[in-house]
Amino acid sequence: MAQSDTVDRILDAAEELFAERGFSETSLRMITSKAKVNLAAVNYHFGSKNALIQAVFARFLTPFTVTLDTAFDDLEARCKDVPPTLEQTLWALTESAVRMPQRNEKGISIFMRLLGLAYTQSQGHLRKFLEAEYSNPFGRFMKLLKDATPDLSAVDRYWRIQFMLGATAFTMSSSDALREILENKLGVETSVEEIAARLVPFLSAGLQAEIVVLPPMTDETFA
Amino acid sequence: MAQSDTVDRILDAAEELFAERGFSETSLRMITSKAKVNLAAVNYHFGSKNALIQAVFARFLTPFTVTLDTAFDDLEARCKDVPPTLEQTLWALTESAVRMPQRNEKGISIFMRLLGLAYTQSQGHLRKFLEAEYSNPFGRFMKLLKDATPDLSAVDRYWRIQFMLGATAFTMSSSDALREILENKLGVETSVEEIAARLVPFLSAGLQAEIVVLPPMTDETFA
DNA sequence: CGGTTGCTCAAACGTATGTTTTAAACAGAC
DNA sequence: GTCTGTTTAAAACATACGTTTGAGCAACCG
Repeated sequence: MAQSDTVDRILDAAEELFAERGFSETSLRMITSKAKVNLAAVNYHFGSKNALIQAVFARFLTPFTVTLDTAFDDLEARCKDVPPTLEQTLWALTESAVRMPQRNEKGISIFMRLLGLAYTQSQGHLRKFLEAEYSNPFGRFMKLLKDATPDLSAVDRYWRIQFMLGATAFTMSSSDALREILENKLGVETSVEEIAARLVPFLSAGLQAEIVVLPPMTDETFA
Repeated sequence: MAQSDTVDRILDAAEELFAERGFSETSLRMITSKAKVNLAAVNYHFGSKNALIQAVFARFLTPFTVTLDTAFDDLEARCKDVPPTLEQTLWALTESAVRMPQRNEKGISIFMRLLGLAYTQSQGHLRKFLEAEYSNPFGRFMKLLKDATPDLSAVDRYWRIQFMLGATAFTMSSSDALREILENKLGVETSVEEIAARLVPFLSAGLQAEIVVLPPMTDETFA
Protein backbone atom coordinates (compact mmCIF):
# COMPACT_ATOMS: atom_id res chain seq x y z
CA MET A 1 0.00 0.00 0.00
CA ALA A 2 1.75 3.03 -1.34
CA GLN A 3 0.42 5.79 0.84
CA SER A 4 -2.15 5.83 3.52
CA ASP A 5 -5.22 4.16 2.22
CA THR A 6 -5.15 3.03 5.82
CA VAL A 7 -7.34 5.97 6.73
CA ASP A 8 -9.97 4.98 4.17
CA ARG A 9 -9.88 1.34 5.14
CA ILE A 10 -10.45 2.30 8.77
CA LEU A 11 -13.32 4.57 7.79
CA ASP A 12 -14.90 1.87 5.61
CA ALA A 13 -14.70 -0.75 8.31
CA ALA A 14 -15.84 1.61 11.05
CA GLU A 15 -18.78 2.83 8.99
CA GLU A 16 -20.03 -0.67 8.35
CA LEU A 17 -19.53 -1.92 11.89
CA PHE A 18 -21.05 1.16 13.50
CA ALA A 19 -24.09 0.76 11.27
CA GLU A 20 -24.39 -2.90 12.16
CA ARG A 21 -23.79 -2.76 15.88
CA GLY A 22 -23.82 0.79 17.19
CA PHE A 23 -20.94 2.79 18.59
CA SER A 24 -20.35 1.46 22.08
CA GLU A 25 -20.83 -2.09 20.87
CA THR A 26 -18.09 -1.73 18.25
CA SER A 27 -14.54 -1.90 19.56
CA LEU A 28 -11.47 -0.46 17.92
CA ARG A 29 -10.10 -3.98 17.71
CA MET A 30 -13.06 -5.10 15.63
CA ILE A 31 -12.57 -2.15 13.33
CA THR A 32 -8.84 -2.55 12.87
CA SER A 33 -9.03 -6.29 12.32
CA LYS A 34 -11.80 -5.87 9.74
CA ALA A 35 -9.79 -3.12 8.07
CA LYS A 36 -6.65 -5.25 8.33
CA VAL A 37 -4.63 -2.45 9.89
CA ASN A 38 -2.80 -2.14 13.17
CA LEU A 39 -4.72 -1.28 16.29
CA ALA A 40 -2.66 1.82 16.97
CA ALA A 41 -3.47 3.22 13.55
CA VAL A 42 -6.81 4.56 14.72
CA ASN A 43 -5.36 6.67 17.48
CA TYR A 44 -2.47 7.68 15.24
CA HIS A 45 -4.67 8.96 12.41
CA PHE A 46 -7.77 10.11 14.26
CA GLY A 47 -6.62 10.70 17.84
CA SER A 48 -9.46 8.91 19.58
CA LYS A 49 -12.47 6.72 19.02
CA ASN A 50 -14.82 9.67 19.34
CA ALA A 51 -12.89 11.54 16.68
CA LEU A 52 -13.18 8.48 14.43
CA ILE A 53 -16.95 8.45 14.88
CA GLN A 54 -17.10 12.09 13.87
CA ALA A 55 -14.87 11.44 10.86
CA VAL A 56 -17.18 8.67 9.69
CA PHE A 57 -20.08 11.08 9.77
CA ALA A 58 -18.16 13.89 8.13
CA ARG A 59 -17.13 11.70 5.20
CA PHE A 60 -20.66 11.09 3.97
CA LEU A 61 -22.47 14.05 5.49
CA THR A 62 -20.36 16.76 3.89
CA PRO A 63 -20.90 15.65 0.26
CA PHE A 64 -24.52 14.98 1.02
CA THR A 65 -25.18 18.47 2.31
CA VAL A 66 -23.49 19.90 -0.78
CA THR A 67 -25.76 17.85 -3.05
CA LEU A 68 -28.75 18.77 -0.97
CA ASP A 69 -27.95 22.44 -1.10
CA THR A 70 -27.85 22.50 -4.88
CA ALA A 71 -31.04 20.43 -5.01
CA PHE A 72 -32.76 23.06 -2.91
CA ASP A 73 -31.29 25.78 -5.13
CA ASP A 74 -32.77 24.07 -8.19
CA LEU A 75 -36.09 23.65 -6.48
CA GLU A 76 -36.37 27.27 -5.45
CA ALA A 77 -35.25 28.39 -8.90
CA ARG A 78 -38.06 26.37 -10.48
CA CYS A 79 -40.67 27.73 -8.07
CA LYS A 80 -40.16 31.40 -8.71
CA ASP A 81 -42.44 33.06 -6.20
CA VAL A 82 -44.55 30.42 -4.54
CA PRO A 83 -42.86 28.25 -1.92
CA PRO A 84 -42.14 24.65 -3.00
CA THR A 85 -44.80 22.16 -2.00
CA LEU A 86 -44.28 19.61 0.70
CA GLU A 87 -43.99 16.78 -1.82
CA GLN A 88 -41.42 18.68 -3.85
CA THR A 89 -39.33 19.37 -0.77
CA LEU A 90 -39.45 15.77 0.38
CA TRP A 91 -38.59 14.54 -3.11
CA ALA A 92 -35.62 16.88 -3.28
CA LEU A 93 -34.33 15.43 -0.04
CA THR A 94 -35.02 11.86 -1.10
CA GLU A 95 -33.44 12.34 -4.48
CA SER A 96 -30.31 13.78 -2.92
CA ALA A 97 -29.99 10.79 -0.63
CA VAL A 98 -30.69 8.17 -3.27
CA ARG A 99 -28.57 9.74 -5.96
CA MET A 100 -25.53 10.16 -3.73
CA PRO A 101 -22.43 8.45 -5.11
CA GLN A 102 -22.25 5.25 -3.07
CA ARG A 103 -19.15 3.43 -1.98
CA ASN A 104 -20.93 0.09 -2.26
CA GLU A 105 -24.35 -1.46 -2.73
CA LYS A 106 -25.15 -1.05 0.96
CA GLY A 107 -24.35 2.65 0.79
CA ILE A 108 -27.76 4.22 1.22
CA SER A 109 -28.76 1.74 3.88
CA ILE A 110 -25.67 2.45 5.96
CA PHE A 111 -26.15 6.15 5.44
CA MET A 112 -29.64 6.03 6.91
CA ARG A 113 -28.78 3.69 9.70
CA LEU A 114 -25.96 5.95 10.88
CA LEU A 115 -28.26 8.94 10.87
CA GLY A 116 -30.68 6.98 13.00
CA LEU A 117 -27.95 6.00 15.41
CA ALA A 118 -26.78 9.58 15.71
CA TYR A 119 -30.26 10.44 16.91
CA THR A 120 -30.83 7.41 19.07
CA GLN A 121 -27.54 6.66 20.79
CA SER A 122 -27.05 9.69 22.96
CA GLN A 123 -23.42 10.37 22.16
CA GLY A 124 -22.97 13.86 23.51
CA HIS A 125 -19.88 14.61 21.45
CA LEU A 126 -21.60 13.51 18.23
CA ARG A 127 -24.62 15.69 18.76
CA LYS A 128 -22.43 18.70 19.41
CA PHE A 129 -20.32 17.93 16.36
CA LEU A 130 -23.30 17.55 14.04
CA GLU A 131 -24.95 20.67 15.36
CA ALA A 132 -21.77 22.68 14.89
CA GLU A 133 -21.03 21.41 11.39
CA TYR A 134 -24.37 20.82 9.72
CA SER A 135 -26.95 23.07 11.27
CA ASN A 136 -27.17 25.21 8.11
CA PRO A 137 -28.51 22.72 5.53
CA PHE A 138 -30.76 21.21 8.15
CA GLY A 139 -32.11 24.63 8.98
CA ARG A 140 -32.82 25.27 5.32
CA PHE A 141 -34.79 22.05 5.07
CA MET A 142 -36.80 23.05 8.12
CA LYS A 143 -37.49 26.44 6.60
CA LEU A 144 -38.82 24.81 3.43
CA LEU A 145 -40.98 22.48 5.48
CA LYS A 146 -42.31 25.43 7.41
CA ASP A 147 -43.28 27.33 4.27
CA ALA A 148 -44.87 24.20 2.83
CA THR A 149 -47.08 23.64 5.87
CA PRO A 150 -48.27 27.13 6.83
CA ASP A 151 -51.38 25.79 8.56
CA LEU A 152 -49.42 23.85 11.18
CA SER A 153 -48.53 25.37 14.50
CA ALA A 154 -44.84 25.34 15.37
CA VAL A 155 -45.36 22.66 17.98
CA ASP A 156 -47.41 20.42 15.72
CA ARG A 157 -44.86 20.80 12.96
CA TYR A 158 -42.00 20.02 15.31
CA TRP A 159 -43.49 16.74 16.41
CA ARG A 160 -44.59 15.68 12.97
CA ILE A 161 -41.10 16.28 11.67
CA GLN A 162 -39.81 14.01 14.41
CA PHE A 163 -42.31 11.34 13.38
CA MET A 164 -41.18 11.74 9.80
CA LEU A 165 -37.51 11.44 10.66
CA GLY A 166 -38.30 8.39 12.73
CA ALA A 167 -40.16 6.57 10.01
CA THR A 168 -37.40 7.34 7.54
CA ALA A 169 -34.40 6.56 9.67
CA PHE A 170 -35.92 3.41 11.09
CA THR A 171 -37.09 1.98 7.79
CA MET A 172 -33.97 2.80 5.87
CA SER A 173 -31.68 1.68 8.63
CA SER A 174 -33.04 -1.84 8.50
CA SER A 175 -34.23 -1.84 4.94
CA ASP A 176 -32.01 -4.75 3.97
CA ALA A 177 -33.52 -6.96 6.62
CA LEU A 178 -37.04 -5.71 5.89
CA ARG A 179 -36.61 -6.30 2.16
CA GLU A 180 -35.54 -9.86 2.86
CA ILE A 181 -38.54 -10.55 5.09
CA LEU A 182 -40.87 -9.21 2.46
CA GLU A 183 -39.28 -11.29 -0.26
CA ASN A 184 -39.59 -14.47 1.78
CA LYS A 185 -43.14 -13.74 2.85
CA LEU A 186 -44.72 -12.34 -0.26
CA GLY A 187 -42.19 -13.10 -2.95
CA VAL A 188 -41.74 -9.45 -3.86
CA GLU A 189 -38.47 -7.70 -4.46
CA THR A 190 -38.14 -4.07 -3.46
CA SER A 191 -35.41 -1.56 -4.24
CA VAL A 192 -34.43 1.29 -1.99
CA GLU A 193 -35.85 3.65 -4.59
CA GLU A 194 -39.21 1.94 -4.38
CA ILE A 195 -39.19 2.14 -0.60
CA ALA A 196 -38.53 5.84 -0.90
CA ALA A 197 -41.38 6.12 -3.39
CA ARG A 198 -43.72 4.53 -0.86
CA LEU A 199 -42.35 6.54 2.02
CA VAL A 200 -42.85 10.00 0.59
CA PRO A 201 -46.66 9.76 0.23
CA PHE A 202 -46.89 8.27 3.71
CA LEU A 203 -44.92 11.11 5.23
CA SER A 204 -46.68 13.73 3.19
CA ALA A 205 -50.09 12.48 4.28
CA GLY A 206 -48.98 12.27 7.90
CA LEU A 207 -47.55 15.77 7.93
CA GLN A 208 -50.75 17.14 6.44
CA ALA A 209 -53.12 15.17 8.65
CA GLU A 210 -55.95 17.05 10.28
CA ILE A 211 -54.84 18.82 13.41
CA VAL A 212 -56.16 17.36 16.60
CA VAL A 213 -57.55 19.50 19.36
CA LEU A 214 -55.79 18.79 22.61
CA PRO A 215 -56.39 17.44 25.18
CA PRO A 216 -58.09 14.50 23.53
CA MET A 217 -57.27 11.91 26.18
CA THR A 218 -60.63 11.52 27.87
CA ASP A 219 -62.72 8.44 28.24
CA GLU A 220 -64.81 9.53 25.30
CA THR A 221 -61.70 9.64 23.17
CA PHE A 222 -61.60 5.90 23.11
CA ALA A 223 -65.31 5.31 22.74
CA MET B 1 -35.31 -5.08 55.18
CA ALA B 2 -37.27 -8.18 55.96
CA GLN B 3 -37.34 -10.17 52.76
CA SER B 4 -36.38 -9.50 49.25
CA ASP B 5 -37.33 -6.05 48.22
CA THR B 6 -33.78 -6.23 46.97
CA VAL B 7 -35.08 -7.68 43.72
CA ASP B 8 -37.47 -4.77 43.23
CA ARG B 9 -34.87 -2.19 44.11
CA ILE B 10 -32.54 -3.68 41.53
CA LEU B 11 -35.30 -3.72 38.91
CA ASP B 12 -36.26 -0.11 39.67
CA ALA B 13 -32.70 1.14 39.40
CA ALA B 14 -31.95 -0.92 36.30
CA GLU B 15 -35.10 0.22 34.55
CA GLU B 16 -34.34 3.86 35.11
CA LEU B 17 -30.68 3.62 34.18
CA PHE B 18 -31.32 1.52 31.09
CA ALA B 19 -33.88 4.04 29.90
CA GLU B 20 -31.47 6.90 30.52
CA ARG B 21 -28.31 5.44 29.06
CA GLY B 22 -28.99 2.25 27.15
CA PHE B 23 -27.96 -1.27 28.06
CA SER B 24 -24.27 -1.47 27.24
CA GLU B 25 -23.67 1.96 28.72
CA THR B 26 -25.11 0.95 32.08
CA SER B 27 -22.87 -1.16 34.31
CA LEU B 28 -23.97 -3.45 37.07
CA ARG B 29 -22.01 -1.31 39.49
CA MET B 30 -24.08 1.74 38.57
CA ILE B 31 -27.25 -0.26 39.11
CA THR B 32 -26.28 -1.76 42.45
CA SER B 33 -24.98 1.49 43.86
CA LYS B 34 -28.14 3.33 42.79
CA ALA B 35 -30.25 0.53 44.26
CA LYS B 36 -28.05 0.51 47.38
CA VAL B 37 -27.54 -3.24 47.23
CA ASN B 38 -24.48 -5.37 46.96
CA LEU B 39 -22.90 -5.94 43.59
CA ALA B 40 -23.19 -9.70 43.88
CA ALA B 41 -26.94 -9.46 44.42
CA VAL B 42 -27.63 -9.08 40.72
CA ASN B 43 -25.96 -12.29 39.75
CA TYR B 44 -27.43 -14.00 42.79
CA HIS B 45 -31.02 -13.11 41.96
CA PHE B 46 -30.97 -12.91 38.17
CA GLY B 47 -27.97 -14.95 37.11
CA SER B 48 -26.56 -12.51 34.59
CA LYS B 49 -26.88 -8.99 33.24
CA ASN B 50 -28.77 -10.23 30.18
CA ALA B 51 -31.26 -12.01 32.41
CA LEU B 52 -31.71 -8.77 34.34
CA ILE B 53 -32.47 -6.90 31.12
CA GLN B 54 -35.11 -9.48 30.23
CA ALA B 55 -36.56 -9.29 33.73
CA VAL B 56 -36.90 -5.52 33.42
CA PHE B 57 -38.87 -5.96 30.21
CA ALA B 58 -40.99 -8.78 31.56
CA ARG B 59 -42.01 -6.73 34.58
CA PHE B 60 -43.80 -4.08 32.56
CA LEU B 61 -44.49 -5.96 29.33
CA THR B 62 -46.49 -8.79 30.84
CA PRO B 63 -49.11 -6.60 32.54
CA PHE B 64 -49.18 -4.41 29.45
CA THR B 65 -50.03 -7.27 27.11
CA VAL B 66 -52.76 -8.38 29.50
CA THR B 67 -54.24 -4.88 29.48
CA LEU B 68 -53.90 -4.73 25.72
CA ASP B 69 -55.62 -8.04 25.23
CA THR B 70 -58.67 -6.98 27.20
CA ALA B 71 -58.68 -3.63 25.38
CA PHE B 72 -58.85 -5.51 22.09
CA ASP B 73 -61.58 -7.73 23.53
CA ASP B 74 -63.61 -4.66 24.48
CA LEU B 75 -63.03 -3.12 21.09
CA GLU B 76 -64.20 -6.16 19.20
CA ALA B 77 -67.17 -6.55 21.51
CA ARG B 78 -68.24 -2.96 20.79
CA CYS B 79 -67.90 -3.43 17.05
CA LYS B 80 -70.15 -6.41 16.66
CA ASP B 81 -69.82 -7.32 13.00
CA VAL B 82 -67.76 -4.64 11.32
CA PRO B 83 -64.02 -4.68 12.00
CA PRO B 84 -62.71 -1.87 14.24
CA THR B 85 -61.46 1.18 12.40
CA LEU B 86 -57.81 2.07 12.14
CA GLU B 87 -58.17 4.95 14.60
CA GLN B 88 -59.94 2.76 17.10
CA THR B 89 -57.23 0.13 16.91
CA LEU B 90 -54.44 2.66 17.33
CA TRP B 91 -56.23 4.32 20.21
CA ALA B 92 -56.76 1.01 21.94
CA LEU B 93 -53.04 0.45 21.80
CA THR B 94 -52.21 3.96 22.94
CA GLU B 95 -54.74 3.87 25.74
CA SER B 96 -53.34 0.60 27.05
CA ALA B 97 -49.88 2.11 27.16
CA VAL B 98 -50.88 5.39 28.77
CA ARG B 99 -53.28 3.90 31.29
CA MET B 100 -50.85 1.32 32.57
CA PRO B 101 -50.37 1.50 36.35
CA GLN B 102 -47.13 3.42 36.73
CA ARG B 103 -44.52 2.95 39.39
CA ASN B 104 -43.64 6.64 39.34
CA GLU B 105 -44.24 9.83 37.39
CA LYS B 106 -41.64 8.89 34.79
CA GLY B 107 -43.35 5.55 34.22
CA ILE B 108 -44.81 5.95 30.78
CA SER B 109 -41.74 7.75 29.49
CA ILE B 110 -39.46 4.96 30.66
CA PHE B 111 -41.85 2.41 29.23
CA MET B 112 -41.67 3.95 25.77
CA ARG B 113 -37.99 4.56 25.88
CA LEU B 114 -37.32 0.94 26.74
CA LEU B 115 -39.52 -0.25 23.90
CA GLY B 116 -37.62 1.98 21.54
CA LEU B 117 -34.32 0.69 22.82
CA ALA B 118 -35.49 -2.89 22.34
CA TYR B 119 -36.00 -2.11 18.69
CA THR B 120 -32.97 0.07 18.23
CA GLN B 121 -30.20 -1.56 20.22
CA SER B 122 -29.81 -4.89 18.50
CA GLN B 123 -29.49 -7.06 21.58
CA GLY B 124 -29.85 -10.54 20.12
CA HIS B 125 -30.95 -12.16 23.36
CA LEU B 126 -33.59 -9.51 23.96
CA ARG B 127 -35.14 -9.87 20.53
CA LYS B 128 -35.38 -13.63 20.93
CA PHE B 129 -36.86 -13.24 24.39
CA LEU B 130 -39.49 -10.75 23.24
CA GLU B 131 -40.40 -12.82 20.21
CA ALA B 132 -40.79 -15.95 22.29
CA GLU B 133 -42.84 -14.31 25.03
CA TYR B 134 -44.93 -11.67 23.32
CA SER B 135 -45.56 -12.67 19.71
CA ASN B 136 -49.25 -13.38 20.33
CA PRO B 137 -50.55 -9.90 21.24
CA PHE B 138 -48.42 -8.42 18.49
CA GLY B 139 -49.96 -10.81 15.97
CA ARG B 140 -53.42 -9.80 17.10
CA PHE B 141 -52.58 -6.16 16.59
CA MET B 142 -51.39 -6.92 13.07
CA LYS B 143 -54.60 -8.77 12.29
CA LEU B 144 -56.65 -5.78 13.42
CA LEU B 145 -54.55 -3.47 11.29
CA LYS B 146 -55.11 -5.71 8.30
CA ASP B 147 -58.88 -5.72 8.72
CA ALA B 148 -58.88 -1.97 9.21
CA THR B 149 -57.08 -1.29 5.92
CA PRO B 150 -58.73 -3.64 3.42
CA ASP B 151 -57.91 -1.41 0.46
CA LEU B 152 -54.17 -1.73 0.93
CA SER B 153 -52.26 -4.40 -0.90
CA ALA B 154 -50.22 -6.70 1.31
CA VAL B 155 -47.01 -5.07 0.13
CA ASP B 156 -48.21 -1.53 0.70
CA ARG B 157 -49.51 -2.42 4.13
CA TYR B 158 -46.27 -4.14 5.01
CA TRP B 159 -44.19 -1.08 4.27
CA ARG B 160 -46.56 1.36 5.86
CA ILE B 161 -46.59 -0.65 9.07
CA GLN B 162 -42.81 -0.43 9.06
CA PHE B 163 -43.04 3.32 8.63
CA MET B 164 -45.47 3.45 11.51
CA LEU B 165 -43.33 1.36 13.82
CA GLY B 166 -40.35 3.48 12.88
CA ALA B 167 -42.02 6.77 13.68
CA THR B 168 -43.23 5.42 17.01
CA ALA B 169 -40.12 3.62 18.16
CA PHE B 170 -37.82 6.39 17.07
CA THR B 171 -39.81 9.20 18.64
CA MET B 172 -40.41 7.38 21.88
CA SER B 173 -36.85 6.19 22.20
CA SER B 174 -35.60 9.75 22.33
CA SER B 175 -38.68 11.50 23.55
CA ASP B 176 -37.04 12.96 26.64
CA ALA B 177 -34.34 14.61 24.57
CA LEU B 178 -36.89 15.80 22.04
CA ARG B 179 -39.12 17.23 24.73
CA GLU B 180 -36.19 19.15 26.15
CA ILE B 181 -35.24 20.61 22.78
CA LEU B 182 -38.80 21.74 22.22
CA GLU B 183 -38.99 23.31 25.64
CA ASN B 184 -35.78 25.25 25.12
CA LYS B 185 -36.74 26.34 21.63
CA LEU B 186 -40.41 27.17 21.93
CA GLY B 187 -40.94 27.21 25.66
CA VAL B 188 -43.56 24.49 25.45
CA GLU B 189 -43.86 21.53 27.75
CA THR B 190 -45.16 18.30 26.32
CA SER B 191 -46.33 15.19 28.10
CA VAL B 192 -45.98 11.72 26.70
CA GLU B 193 -49.75 11.57 26.47
CA GLU B 194 -49.73 14.59 24.22
CA ILE B 195 -47.04 13.11 22.03
CA ALA B 196 -49.14 9.99 21.64
CA ALA B 197 -52.18 12.12 20.87
CA ARG B 198 -50.22 13.80 18.09
CA LEU B 199 -48.74 10.57 16.82
CA VAL B 200 -51.99 8.69 16.26
CA PRO B 201 -53.47 11.07 13.66
CA PHE B 202 -50.11 11.23 11.90
CA LEU B 203 -49.89 7.46 11.64
CA SER B 204 -53.51 7.08 10.72
CA ALA B 205 -53.24 9.59 7.89
CA GLY B 206 -50.01 8.03 6.66
CA LEU B 207 -51.42 4.52 6.66
CA GLN B 208 -54.44 5.68 4.69
CA ALA B 209 -52.57 7.85 2.23
CA GLU B 210 -53.43 7.48 -1.43
CA ILE B 211 -51.64 4.58 -3.00
CA VAL B 212 -48.93 5.55 -5.43
CA VAL B 213 -48.48 3.92 -8.79
CA LEU B 214 -45.00 2.56 -9.15
CA PRO B 215 -42.48 3.10 -10.58
CA PRO B 216 -42.39 6.86 -10.06
CA MET B 217 -38.61 7.31 -9.88
CA THR B 218 -37.87 8.87 -13.26
CA ASP B 219 -36.30 12.20 -13.90
CA GLU B 220 -39.75 13.64 -14.33
CA THR B 221 -40.59 12.50 -10.83
CA PHE B 222 -38.51 15.27 -9.43
CA ALA B 223 -39.57 17.93 -11.92
C1' DC C 1 25.26 10.06 2.52
C1' DG C 2 22.91 11.37 7.07
C1' DG C 3 18.81 12.95 8.91
C1' DT C 4 14.23 13.82 9.09
C1' DT C 5 9.53 12.52 8.54
C1' DG C 6 5.37 9.61 8.13
C1' DC C 7 3.76 5.45 9.12
C1' DT C 8 3.34 0.59 10.93
C1' DC C 9 3.89 -2.79 14.29
C1' DA C 10 3.89 -5.62 18.61
C1' DA C 11 3.56 -4.98 23.16
C1' DA C 12 2.23 -3.00 27.15
C1' DC C 13 -0.50 0.24 30.18
C1' DG C 14 -4.28 1.45 33.15
C1' DT C 15 -8.95 1.03 33.77
C1' DA C 16 -13.54 -0.86 33.71
C1' DT C 17 -16.38 -4.50 32.99
C1' DG C 18 -19.32 -9.01 34.22
C1' DT C 19 -18.82 -12.67 37.10
C1' DT C 20 -17.36 -15.64 41.00
C1' DT C 21 -15.83 -16.70 45.50
C1' DT C 22 -15.19 -16.47 50.33
C1' DA C 23 -16.90 -15.30 54.73
C1' DA C 24 -19.94 -13.58 57.87
C1' DA C 25 -24.38 -11.88 59.44
C1' DC C 26 -29.50 -11.99 59.41
C1' DA C 27 -34.23 -13.50 58.87
C1' DG C 28 -38.14 -16.58 59.25
C1' DA C 29 -39.94 -21.57 59.28
C1' DC C 30 -40.03 -26.04 60.94
C1' DG D 1 -32.34 -24.31 68.17
C1' DT D 2 -31.41 -25.44 63.88
C1' DC D 3 -31.87 -25.04 59.23
C1' DT D 4 -32.64 -22.69 54.86
C1' DG D 5 -32.76 -18.97 51.97
C1' DT D 6 -31.11 -13.89 51.72
C1' DT D 7 -28.13 -10.27 52.06
C1' DT D 8 -23.82 -7.95 52.84
C1' DA D 9 -19.05 -7.25 52.61
C1' DA D 10 -14.60 -7.48 50.40
C1' DA D 11 -11.83 -9.35 47.31
C1' DA D 12 -10.39 -11.50 43.37
C1' DC D 13 -11.10 -13.26 38.73
C1' DA D 14 -10.59 -13.13 33.76
C1' DT D 15 -11.49 -10.44 30.07
C1' DA D 16 -12.10 -6.51 27.18
C1' DC D 17 -11.55 -1.92 26.41
C1' DG D 18 -9.22 2.76 24.71
C1' DT D 19 -4.89 4.52 24.68
C1' DT D 20 0.27 4.94 24.76
C1' DT D 21 4.89 3.58 23.96
C1' DG D 22 9.13 2.71 21.58
C1' DA D 23 11.32 0.30 18.14
C1' DG D 24 11.53 -0.38 13.30
C1' DC D 25 10.93 0.66 8.47
C1' DA D 26 10.58 3.08 4.10
C1' DA D 27 10.68 7.27 1.53
C1' DC D 28 12.10 11.70 0.86
C1' DC D 29 15.30 15.87 1.15
C1' DG D 30 19.30 18.39 1.98
